[in-house]
Formats: sequence, C-alpha cells, structure tokens
Amino acid sequence: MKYREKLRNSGLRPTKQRIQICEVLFDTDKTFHFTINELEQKIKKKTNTKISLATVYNTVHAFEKKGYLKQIPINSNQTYFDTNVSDHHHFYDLKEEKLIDLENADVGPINIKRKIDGKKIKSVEILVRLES
Amino acid sequence: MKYREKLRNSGLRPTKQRIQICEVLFDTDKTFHFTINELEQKIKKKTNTKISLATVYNTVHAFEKKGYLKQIPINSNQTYFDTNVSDHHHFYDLKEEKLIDLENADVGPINIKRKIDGKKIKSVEILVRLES
DNA sequence: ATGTAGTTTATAATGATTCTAAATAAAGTG
DNA sequence: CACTTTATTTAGAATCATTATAAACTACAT
Repeated sequence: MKYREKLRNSGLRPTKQRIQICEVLFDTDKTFHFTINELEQKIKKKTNTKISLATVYNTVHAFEKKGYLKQIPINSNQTYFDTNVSDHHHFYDLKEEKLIDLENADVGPINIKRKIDGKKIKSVEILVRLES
Repeated sequence: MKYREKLRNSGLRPTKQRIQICEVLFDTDKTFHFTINELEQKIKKKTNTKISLATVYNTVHAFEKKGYLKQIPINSNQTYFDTNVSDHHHFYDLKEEKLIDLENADVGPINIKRKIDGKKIKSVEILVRLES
C-alpha cells in the first residue's frame, strides 16, 4: 500500500486510521478544502467505520506538520484545511461560505519588499473576499 | 464630544459604554491590532470601569459592521481586529504571535486576474507568516 | 514473545463566542 | 416634563470547536 511507505518515511506509524484518512484525503485527482467536521463525515461515508474525533484532530495536525496539509487563514469559527499544499491563494465567497482556489498565475508575482530582522518568510497567502 | 456625533450618524445610540470604547480604540495616532480580551484589559486600565464582556463583543461587532474596525484573517483561536481600516496587509510573527502592519507600498500592486461571475471583490488581504 | 514507545479512544476540560432574559437608558411623543 | 417605545447593557448560562487526559491498544525492535 502506497500510504504505508509515505507515512513510515515521515516518521509516522502507518496505523489503520491514518491510512484510511490518507485514502479520504489523497485518493482523488482534485484537491479540496475541508473542516474537521466535514472530514469526519467523509470518513464515515467512505470507510463505514468510525474514527474517533480526537484521532481525526491528531492526524490532521500531524499531516499539517509534515506538510501534507495546509491551514487556510480565514476568519471562521472552524479551521479550514487544504489538501493542495502548493503555493496558491483563495477566493472566499462570503455568501456561500465557500473557498475557491486561485492559481498562482491568476495573481501574478508578489514581492514583499519589507524585511524584518531575524525573521524568514514562511508563507505568503492572499485571501480575496467576494460579495455578490 | 466628537464620538457622540460619529455614533449617532451611524445609527448607533451614543451610550456611555460605546463612547468609552471609542476612546480606547480611536484616541490615538497609531492604529493597532487587538483581540477582544486585550481590548477588555485596555478598557479596564484606561477607564477604571468594567464594561461587560458581552457589551465589548456587541460593540466591536457593531463597529466592524459600520466599517470602523476590520477583522484580520488569521488562524488563531482568538479573533484579531484592526483599528486600521485602510487597505493594507500583515506580517504574522508565528513565534511572538504578533501582527505587524505592511504598508501597501511594501507589497506592490496586486492584480487578481481571475473573475467569478456575479461576484465582486470586496477585499484583498495578504498574510505573510514569519518564522525565526 | 516481550517490552516500549507511539497511537487511539471516550470522555472531560477549556476557552472563545453567542444567547437569554431581565434591568436600564436613550429617544420620541404628547 | 411624564410616559411610552425601543435599543442597549448585563450577568450568567449555553454552545461549540478544540485540546487534554489517562487507560487500552498496537506497531515495531530486540
């Protein structure tokens, strides 16, 4: 199984739960955005097994730390994650409360001219809020 | 008092609490970022009176709706607000958990090339995460 | 097989935010 | 001014996402 390797190589034990979560997250061409609750629903539907909510949180955070998931900075009561970890930005449709990917080509290069001593830029994220 | 007018003109009754909160937020040259809890502390210090937490929430949301405050999109367990409502961006220092203003000139023009039918761009915000 | 270190789990705890309903205060009316 | 109406404040309760806890379980090395 492909995910066993991937997990082991990241120093994460390939448990049944982690492999199932991998399948839900990564067995698809399209990347997608999700909240923890949405992910829990997907897992239930796809695998017909119940993974503890705590495990879902743990796993998502572990995957984020390893760079397999990204948090999307947005003001919402729930945290949004993205399976698309490439450098890219987002539209946020305020009415639908839906995120839409913006490819880097849709935005053009961004040049942050100011530097802060002793600090490195880790990420640059644009959120474009949309209204109707 | 200047804030009485401002409030009345926005359709908000100029109550003692709202005026005090205005003083804490706007009686300063520098704009600043805050969470609700930080604001509550500031109010206590500056006015020596206690305003109910619920009122602080209500007022901040009312002011946001009127455009006197902006929410800053960031992943944190607390919501950050900004008294600087002009178009600008932010550094977020991950270690210090501190926001730093980025002037528009520090970033250069941003051109969102993609359009979504029937939607207008309401805001474009960049978050630059900093690590040490 | 056996030990150990990492994981999972149900449940409890935390903490920011929102809700509720009663008390209070501002504005409007005669 | 009285008096009514309507908005606002308030303490405390409720909600809800997330994190902590600690016991049971499991992958893996020896």
